[in-house]
Amino acid sequence: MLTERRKQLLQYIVEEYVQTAQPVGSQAIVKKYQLPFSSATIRNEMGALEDAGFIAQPHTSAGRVPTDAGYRFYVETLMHEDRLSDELQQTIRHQFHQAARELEEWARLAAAILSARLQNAAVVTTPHSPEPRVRWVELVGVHDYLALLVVVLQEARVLQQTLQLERPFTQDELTKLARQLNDAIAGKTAAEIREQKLELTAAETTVRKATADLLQSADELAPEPSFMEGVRDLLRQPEFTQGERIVQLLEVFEERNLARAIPASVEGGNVTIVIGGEHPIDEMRLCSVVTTRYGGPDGLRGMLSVVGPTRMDYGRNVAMVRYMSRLMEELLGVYFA
Amino acid sequence: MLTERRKQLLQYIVEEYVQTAQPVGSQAIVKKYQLPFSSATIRNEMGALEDAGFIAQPHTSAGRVPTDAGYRFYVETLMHEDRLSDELQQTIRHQFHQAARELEEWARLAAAILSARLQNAAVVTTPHSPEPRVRWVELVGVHDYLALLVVVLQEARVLQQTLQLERPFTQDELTKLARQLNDAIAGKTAAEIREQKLELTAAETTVRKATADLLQSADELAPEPSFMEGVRDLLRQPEFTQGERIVQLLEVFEERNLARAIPASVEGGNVTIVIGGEHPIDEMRLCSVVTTRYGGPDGLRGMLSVVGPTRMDYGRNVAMVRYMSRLMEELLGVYFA
DNA sequence: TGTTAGCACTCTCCCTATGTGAGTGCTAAT
DNA sequence: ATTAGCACTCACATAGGGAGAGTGCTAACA
Repeated sequence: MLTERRKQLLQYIVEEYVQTAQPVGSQAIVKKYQLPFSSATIRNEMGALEDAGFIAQPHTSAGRVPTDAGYRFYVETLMHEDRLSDELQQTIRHQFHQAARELEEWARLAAAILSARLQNAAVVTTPHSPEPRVRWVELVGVHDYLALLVVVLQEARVLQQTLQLERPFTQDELTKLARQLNDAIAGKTAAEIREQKLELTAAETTVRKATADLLQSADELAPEPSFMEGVRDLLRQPEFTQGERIVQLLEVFEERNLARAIPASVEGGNVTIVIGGEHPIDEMRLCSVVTTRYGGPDGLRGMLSVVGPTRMDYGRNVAMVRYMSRLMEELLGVYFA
Repeated sequence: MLTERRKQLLQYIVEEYVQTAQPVGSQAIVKKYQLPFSSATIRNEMGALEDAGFIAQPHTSAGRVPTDAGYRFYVETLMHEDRLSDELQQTIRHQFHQAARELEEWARLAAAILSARLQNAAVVTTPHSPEPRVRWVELVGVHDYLALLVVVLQEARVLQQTLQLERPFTQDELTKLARQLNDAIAGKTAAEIREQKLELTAAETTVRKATADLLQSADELAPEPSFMEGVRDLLRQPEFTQGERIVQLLEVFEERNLARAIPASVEGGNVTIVIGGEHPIDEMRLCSVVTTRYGGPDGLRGMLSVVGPTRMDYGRNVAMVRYMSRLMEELLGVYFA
């Protein structure tokens, strides 16, 4: 266990390094924080912290830099979460009230605000259910042998897929077909639709199967809309300016591999932090991710996430992410009144 | 007008520089292409090309590099467009036939193929009409005061918007409302809907207006789905490795400012090339864009575009873009049979 | 025992020479 | 018109030499 003084020192080092992006030396600490010890004492203490694995030197005769373990200890025990000023809260609320009353719009706005305020990349997904239920089905003919299957989910999300028909259908036939189907599968999940044993025509069966497939693959093939903002802010950080690193990182973002980089199971209200090497993906070695889920009625869940260098202002990021998630939940409550 | 030899020389310089990314010197040219002249002669000729503004030296005592004007002259008169091997054509066709029969899927695939084959960034939009017509309207209740307006366009595209209601509506009422509206506005454009002078209830008017707005804003607020691939390939090019440049360029891509970077008016079948400083945006100074539009029935138009450094293989890119656009048109013809 | 002053040591960073090589422009001869 | 020859320029790589920041260690001190 660390002595009180060493904890204090670690906190100083983390916060100083977060601010300056420069390795921090013993003298600098003493001067800046007016410590009643000499730099030599601090050096001894630093040595202990280094032995404990919380800080490291980029090279001999350089100051100390927090390790991933150091950041981890910091966020677990040392960090104090910021409090958002009332003005800021008001400003953000205002931005949402000015936006269109759309789930996607809100998610996009949330990503934009997070990224702009924190100078880091942000990813936000619209809320969606793990087991979506059909609200409404419609069939619209494109031409004789091709129809568009439109499925509205209860969560106010619209899926679409084109459907190859076995014989020409008129729009009237399609509408009738959709109406019948609607009666049968409204309110059901993919699994429930599959289980149904009904007497159906060939066409009905085809559409029913397509609907179930579409429902199931909704989250795999065409993932919920997600909005990513401020990747450039992230790449502007000094730790990435070195040529190849920036491209590697971009690869993660472009492939939307972020899913793999963001922890899947975060429980309501909690904010999860993954730091540098803790990521399963090597490309994220230099990044930390702050994530939380937000929820609405009917098991609707969305995600808010901030991606920055490990040298990020954790207190600020956590506070902001937490506030935005509360706000989104609130808005969602109003939306689905 | 340039002499035949100077043209030849310019061609060599462009092609050599495209390959090596190094300024090309007089000796190198003579050796590589076994010219029956000495390097001194070439130097004289290079001097002439430089005076004409087609090539430049990064600094005295370096080889020559093509200027934007040099590339322009090259693509106008010197370039010979590649021919895609039959195998390659087959492979690509095969990839499309394996993909789902969806417009969006095709666009995504086209972007992926372009970017992978050309090692440059690619942007592809799904085909859409400049004046979309309503095919089908549906209203689905989310809760008492909120409904989802779903508009299917004739081009098999689905738009959605939530609608604030003035009083609670049952789903039956909404369905009836949608049916009436359908009869009135099916097949119409935004302008045509606005012109209609009908006797309508308040609710009908609200929905009609919302539909018209949605139709009109479809291309402004929520632009047609577009797929961007391979930004990382672009950023890997040696000309962008220098720190700040990469971020600047990324800014263009992230803001989707590409619209401004890509020429609006390209006529069918033609391939347009915009080179470096010809772009209206300064951040694109080091990039060239090869664009073509492809079209389907009913005035449907989509776009295919490749973005690379000015030092790109124009012959290859043009050939590839042209082939893909022909292929997309062909597929579209089948789709809308 | 914890703290501190002092000191030698280590490295990075920046500046300056200095040489090398690729490439040029010019001139005079062919 | 072409070319050999030559002086010149400039980026780049290499090495040397402070300067400065920071360290670890030792010995003295409260």
